[in-house]
Amino acid sequence: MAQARTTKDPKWRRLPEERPQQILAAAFEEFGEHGLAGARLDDIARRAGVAKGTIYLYFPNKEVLFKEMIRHTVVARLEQAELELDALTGTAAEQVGEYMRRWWTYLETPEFQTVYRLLHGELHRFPDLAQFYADEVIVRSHELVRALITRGVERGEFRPVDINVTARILAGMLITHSVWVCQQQLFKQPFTVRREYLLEQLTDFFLHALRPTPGVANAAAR
Amino acid sequence: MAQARTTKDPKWRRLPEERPQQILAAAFEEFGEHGLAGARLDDIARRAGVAKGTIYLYFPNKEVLFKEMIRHTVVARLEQAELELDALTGTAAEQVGEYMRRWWTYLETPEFQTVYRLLHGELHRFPDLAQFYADEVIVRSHELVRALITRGVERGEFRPVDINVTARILAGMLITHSVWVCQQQLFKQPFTVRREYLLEQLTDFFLHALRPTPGVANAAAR
Amino acid sequence: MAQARTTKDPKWRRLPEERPQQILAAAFEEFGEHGLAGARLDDIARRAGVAKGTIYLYFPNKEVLFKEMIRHTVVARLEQAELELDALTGTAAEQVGEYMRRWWTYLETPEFQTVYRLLHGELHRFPDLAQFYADEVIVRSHELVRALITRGVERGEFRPVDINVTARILAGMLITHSVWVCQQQLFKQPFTVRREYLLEQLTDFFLHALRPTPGVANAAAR
Amino acid sequence: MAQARTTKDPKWRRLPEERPQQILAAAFEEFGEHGLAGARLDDIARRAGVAKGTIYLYFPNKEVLFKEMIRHTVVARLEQAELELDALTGTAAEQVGEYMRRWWTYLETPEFQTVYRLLHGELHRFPDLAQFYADEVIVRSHELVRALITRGVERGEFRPVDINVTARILAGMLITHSVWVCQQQLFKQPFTVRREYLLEQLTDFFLHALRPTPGVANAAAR
DNA sequence: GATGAATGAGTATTCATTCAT
DNA sequence: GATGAATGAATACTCATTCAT
Repeated sequence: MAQARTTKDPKWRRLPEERPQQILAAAFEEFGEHGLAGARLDDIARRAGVAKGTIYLYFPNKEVLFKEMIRHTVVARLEQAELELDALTGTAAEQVGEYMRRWWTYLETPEFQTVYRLLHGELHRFPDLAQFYADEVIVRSHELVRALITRGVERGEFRPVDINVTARILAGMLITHSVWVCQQQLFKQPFTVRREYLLEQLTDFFLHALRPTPGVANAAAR
Repeated sequence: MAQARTTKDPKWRRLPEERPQQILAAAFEEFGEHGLAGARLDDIARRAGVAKGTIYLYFPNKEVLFKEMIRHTVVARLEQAELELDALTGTAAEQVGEYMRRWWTYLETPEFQTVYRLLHGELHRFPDLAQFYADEVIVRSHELVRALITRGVERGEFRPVDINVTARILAGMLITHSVWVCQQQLFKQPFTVRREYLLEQLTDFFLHALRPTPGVANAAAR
Repeated sequence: MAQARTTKDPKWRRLPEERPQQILAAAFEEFGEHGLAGARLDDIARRAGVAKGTIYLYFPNKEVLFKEMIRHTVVARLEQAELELDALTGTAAEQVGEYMRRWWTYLETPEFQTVYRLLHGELHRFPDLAQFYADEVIVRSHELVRALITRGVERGEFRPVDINVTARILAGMLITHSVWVCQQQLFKQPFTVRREYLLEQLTDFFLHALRPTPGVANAAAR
Repeated sequence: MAQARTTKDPKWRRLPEERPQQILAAAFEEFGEHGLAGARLDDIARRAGVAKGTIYLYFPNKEVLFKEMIRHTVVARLEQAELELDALTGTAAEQVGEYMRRWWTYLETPEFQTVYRLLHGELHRFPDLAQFYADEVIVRSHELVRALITRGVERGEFRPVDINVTARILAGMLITHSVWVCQQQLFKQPFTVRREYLLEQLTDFFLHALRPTPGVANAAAR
């Protein structure tokens, strides 16, 4: 994540641009563990291996550090994720299956889980963060899903549905269940399910819901 | 929690048992607005119309007050909710539709929305709260949904599915989308949907996914 | 300590004059255990078996309660002690021995030990208490000792000494060592001595110090 | 406690190690005046000329500050005291006289008076402090006195006595009377004595008690 | 740039005291 | 008299933020 660059100066110097990265990484861990209010800058500094004051050279205060950490984490992941999502092939159903598998992999990462938890906990106090998240994460992936479903409907593979709502449903399904799976230590007992099995079932469920209704001509989706 | 004590005196006196209620209500508001760490006992006391010290007559500390507030809110709602859910009639599909409509109504309340947000924000720090929530809310409603789907499958209305997974899907769908609808001020733009329309679409989606597969004999589920 | 008196009223009533006694006794225990600042009126009330407010019917505030408790404890003991000290017989040395034995017995009581500790801890904040203690305890016992030693000197049993200083020495010796013996759990190791043996040694030491100097005529003490 | 750290920089900077000293000195004053519970950290900070939070950079809480203050005061004094006590010459009686004079000087200091008061007031709540005091102060000085008396008995200057008890008596005598002299403003009236005169009398009394009994051969003490 | 000692506003918690019943 | 619920001033302790070095 922190990229080493060679300087002309023969004397080795800690590269300035490493600092923010270290701090953001430490902030991710501490905020993730203790929340916005509960995390202490002292701990973040110690974890980042810098002095407390150094944080203030890069971030004006704790709140901004929090927001930047969210942004940074989200953006880093998104860049990686989009690269992986470009070339989907096969039938619409196969593409949906592949899409779900890939997003599921992302959703399972601690990065996503933590960001999701923090975001929903603090969101209503930071409308700008919410907007950022909506724009960068939700809209983007929404677009992708819309395209996928639209193609399936056009090809007659899927019954005509409300694209927007269906995209929401798909996203919601993936997010909710990945969160639940990752919290298995919390939601125990009758809910323990293997992740692979659950994903398979979710895919099956989703595709079943999109099966064309027998005997109904497939008109273009609204 | 607040135990009604018999007063020998017929004259009215400020009932001790209304204090905890006032405090819990105020705590709900303040914790809901500022989170566990962000809420100030001063504000809770002021909002409850009592002195700061009074809180400590009923709750040993902030953390316990938080937990009790969650419990109280959840329990109060559950009692009300279960009464409303008893007599469902009609086809399995109609029962599912009715069930979804009723839970949706509950899920839209500020009580649920706030509890859900707080719970997911602080859960990993309070395993006992998580367990309580799992036992009281999740298991209970899970049972109800299981019964509903099982009946539908037995009657041949629904295709055979994994009951546990399907119950999870239904719960997840309702919760996620009700949360998203309630955060419309946050997740704006392409996602604004009328709640009634969304619920109708969700129900439709869910029932479609359960349609028997044409030409496949309906064996008993799992 | 609390004396039951029969009332003409056939209905039994908790005698009002019991209250202060109960409270003072409870105060003794709590102050003794936690000090003036550390003791809580809540605990004193609970131990006395009365409500918190009841204390304020008899004592205007915590500080006064503390002082009254000291006074009460000291006075109660003094009355008892003086009765026991009246008729001493035998040689001056025998009388001194007997006197020391009796005071030693008093000094060993928890009442004295506690009062002494509290008194020295808080004394410089309560000059009036100090004065009370000086007048009631120190002066009184000082007089007694003075009389004892004076008689011994007059009879030629003791060498002429400064009566005041010698009385101080006797009192100091008894007090210090009884306190130390009672704190054996604190000052351990090379200092553990059986109380009887120590008292015997102290008496021996004191009487040795008063032996007439050989070949010196015994003039009247200053 | 405060560890001297080497500063590479020759320029003067506010030495970190003077902070604890300032705080301990202020703590001594405030605790001495108001006791452990009564002293306020605010006042200690103000008196030390530092901010409230600074105290917590060096001491984790009030109780530890109290204990450290006692330790620091005692240790500082002991180091000074032991230097002064090394070379005693002359007869055993002269040595005892000199020893008493020197300890008396120490016992009169506010440092000792305050520590003694606090210690006896709070001791039963801090067994570790009691042990520290017993080890560092009592055992040390006890050893010295034992040596003094043993020598006197061996030389035949003193009658054979129980060394341990006699050492206790000497220590007790000095402590008690020095405390009483220093509280003359409290124990007034018949007890006002000049300190020099009292010390002289105490010495005389002690040496008289150790005079060999006429006609009794001086066997070795226990 | 980097440090970390110092700051002091902010907050949870306690507890002596009051007073309606 | 007696109660004990309610009060709110007082105080230990925390931690984001600053700034001299």
